[in-house]
Amino acid sequence: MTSADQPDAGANGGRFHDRTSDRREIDERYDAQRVETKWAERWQQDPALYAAETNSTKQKYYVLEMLPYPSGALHMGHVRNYSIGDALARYMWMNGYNVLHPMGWDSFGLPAENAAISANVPPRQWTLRNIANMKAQMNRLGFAYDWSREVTTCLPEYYRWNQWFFLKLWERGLAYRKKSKVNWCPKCATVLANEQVVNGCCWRHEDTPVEQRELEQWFVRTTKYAEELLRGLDHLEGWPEKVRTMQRNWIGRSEGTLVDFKLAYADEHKGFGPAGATITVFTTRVDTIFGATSIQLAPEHPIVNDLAAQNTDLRAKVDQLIAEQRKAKEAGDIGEIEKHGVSTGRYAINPYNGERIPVWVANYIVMDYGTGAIMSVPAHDERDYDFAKKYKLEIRLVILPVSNDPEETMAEPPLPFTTHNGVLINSGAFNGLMCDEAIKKMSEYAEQKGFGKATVTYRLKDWGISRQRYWGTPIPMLYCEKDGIVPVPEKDLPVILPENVEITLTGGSPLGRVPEFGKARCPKCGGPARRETDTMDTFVDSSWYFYRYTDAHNDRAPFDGKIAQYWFGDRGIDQYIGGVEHAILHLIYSRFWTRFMRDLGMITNDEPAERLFTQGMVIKEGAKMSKSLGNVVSPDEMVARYGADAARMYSLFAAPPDRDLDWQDSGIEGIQRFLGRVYRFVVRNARPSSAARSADALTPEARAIQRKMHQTIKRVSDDFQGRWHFNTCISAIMELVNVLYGAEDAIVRKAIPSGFLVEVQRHLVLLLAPFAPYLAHELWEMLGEKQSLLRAPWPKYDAELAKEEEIEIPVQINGKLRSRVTVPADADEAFVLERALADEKVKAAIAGKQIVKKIYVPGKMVNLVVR
RNA sequence: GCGAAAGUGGCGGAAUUGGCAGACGCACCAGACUUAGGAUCUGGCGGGUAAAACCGUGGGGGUUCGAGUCCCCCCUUUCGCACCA
Repeated sequence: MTSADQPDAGANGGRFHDRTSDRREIDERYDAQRVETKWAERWQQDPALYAAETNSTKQKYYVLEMLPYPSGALHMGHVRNYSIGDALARYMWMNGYNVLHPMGWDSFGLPAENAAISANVPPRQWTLRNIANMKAQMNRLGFAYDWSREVTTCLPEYYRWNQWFFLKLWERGLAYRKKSKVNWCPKCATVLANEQVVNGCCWRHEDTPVEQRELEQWFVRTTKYAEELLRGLDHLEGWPEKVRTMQRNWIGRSEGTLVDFKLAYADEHKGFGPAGATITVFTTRVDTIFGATSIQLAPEHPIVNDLAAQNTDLRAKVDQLIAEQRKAKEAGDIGEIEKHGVSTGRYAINPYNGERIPVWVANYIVMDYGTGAIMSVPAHDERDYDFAKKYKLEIRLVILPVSNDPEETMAEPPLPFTTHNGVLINSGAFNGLMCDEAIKKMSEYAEQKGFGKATVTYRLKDWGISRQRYWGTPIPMLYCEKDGIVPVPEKDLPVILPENVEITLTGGSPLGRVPEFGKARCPKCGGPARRETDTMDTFVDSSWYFYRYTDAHNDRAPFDGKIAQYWFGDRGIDQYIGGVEHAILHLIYSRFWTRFMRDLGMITNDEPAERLFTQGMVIKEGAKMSKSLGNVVSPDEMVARYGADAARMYSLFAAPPDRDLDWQDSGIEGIQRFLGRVYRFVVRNARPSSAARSADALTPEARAIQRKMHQTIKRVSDDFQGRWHFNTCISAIMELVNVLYGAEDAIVRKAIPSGFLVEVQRHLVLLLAPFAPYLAHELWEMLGEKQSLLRAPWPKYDAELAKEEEIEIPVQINGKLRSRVTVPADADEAFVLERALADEKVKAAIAGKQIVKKIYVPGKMVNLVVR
């Protein structure tokens, strides 16, 4: 049971029994609540405690955890995320760095509006209340944030700079307005970016299929940086490979060729409408174009619309295909629907050979990739092959495989034959070329003749940022009847989000129902203008917030470039930590934004963060924590029952931080016990008066502790530098404590010099400080230390002192463990082998056999091979 | 379908470069604490055996004096992408 539930154990300061034995027992019990609230109060009274230094000569270290959405309360995922960052920040402080460790609130977004609808609380009030609550939770958990730099994105002091950036985007042609098909979530009652659509559903409503709507929207030209965003990934060695791969796939670069096919008989049939008579296809395999036996169009292709305009039967069939695609997309299994299509009855001309091939519409062609039109080469593409089989279209072989075996070279391959390792046939002037060479030559040929060119396409699309919602940054644009789209002048920023707005999920943007907001004057002509009533996607807010931390109160610019330069340098945030769920969304937008700001001359780094760490999820009984499953572990409850240190430390101990963590209450009890053990040891052995810390003539018992201590320092330090397996370095500290308990007899008989005992305890506390700051501070004080633990130097590892004097060498016979011999640590091979051969068990095992080979791995093992 | 990660005791996990498999913790068992224990301390704890032998890192092969670790094939789970032309 926790001390919190035992009023007798702490409320009276632990002194209430007369009997000495009992009193000692009670005094040694660690009352986490008492100690933690005491220190939390002290820390609160010193706002400068965790402040980053300005004009520091120290080396900078910027450690950042992704800022939370103020949903109302922290969850265990937050605790884990921030415990990692906090341990790192504290470690870097102790290593003498000028650490920037800020926190803020990603506080625009839909949940605030939902709360307004369901609970009738204004979004601003709801949000600020949640922030206050979560900030209190963070303080109770003891996270070392520099609150003087707190960023709250829903306040005008921040979002005015979103608007400022938007104007800069507009000036540079990186923001534009266009009407297009957009993703619409009916539950959010707003448009979503492509990145916010998951399996055809809304990222916030996983079972709500996204609809397509034709709307006029603001877009940010992220595609301008597509190539750079892709190439930059190659240099992000400090990012998880998984994230880099996901971004590569998302950007989806594909090299190929555009080829124009003209509709045959276009004039006679008057068969072309607004979309023209040219079908441009995109192909990565132009080398197979002599094998193209049909053109396949996406059902939503503009030319299909034209053709269907005169053909009601075709129109009906095409609508059918569109409906199928939509259904499959909503079901999330586009790859699974059966391929089928419908002939348009028209033909197009292959510009390479003048051949007329039929034009079809097929349900496996999507409009939003490439040009929405392909040439179908059944012999050399799996999908085209299936399709051609089904509709009995011609299958024409134009590539023969090449092999090292000359006999095989000219054999007909099984179809479809899709590799590049081949040579062209039936391809006119290009016969005999190898595929890759042919792709190059044939692209050049198309360009010469003016019917095509080599090109690169991307899956990445421009970022649609308009949201038909209230609780977001107003887009600073005006519509004037005379001057058209006019930006709000910089001097008029911010465009303030009005309060007291009626919020509903129907009828378009809530701001559209606020007449005094919508009415404006055109800055050009002074005439009446209408204000944009959509707001920005909240991912705009989080795309640059970490720059604002460096200069959070600047009211003349988003931040001062010189200050940002100090913290970002050329490589960005030193360590960024967050969940992998942002691998695409936030992390691609902020990479874009960083390049945009670089090109504005505000910063010099290309990437926002040099190193990225993605921590695993916190789950319970193998399932994601959720209210519906009733398996949510509340941080407040954990803090109340076990203390903040225990909750934090357990979240680091239970699994390596990059893996999912299965939360077990019994596990955190183990950590609570451990912290109690540490406390008890120091309470029993702290002798603040024993100032002598020189390691004078240590007894063997003391020497053993010293060895273990230095080994522990190494293990903990190495993990901070390298792989961040805090679970193992916490284990190492536990081992050290176990060794100390094992030495209690020696301590009692004074076999451990008291000066050394103090030194050990100091080191133990220092090692614990990044993981359990409350306990560490309490013990630090108990040891009589005056210097702040926060800036106390991290213990130095001494390889000499860590060295074992004797080591145990396993002896294997034919690879099986048979015995062990103890030898001096510096023993040479001959000595170790001699000892091994003299060992009784070894002798018995090799009796009557011949030793064929003796293997000695220095310091590790002996293996004797016998026959 | 493509790509990535993972699979080790009853459980979470350790073994960083091919070198004693199971560190540390949980759970469990036993003992101590002149009473109690949801406190604490000590010890035990992969299977197997009286003790050994022996068997054990998803399965099957291989390389090696030696494989959880390297290679080949297969199975399972999780995640990401997916008619990408």
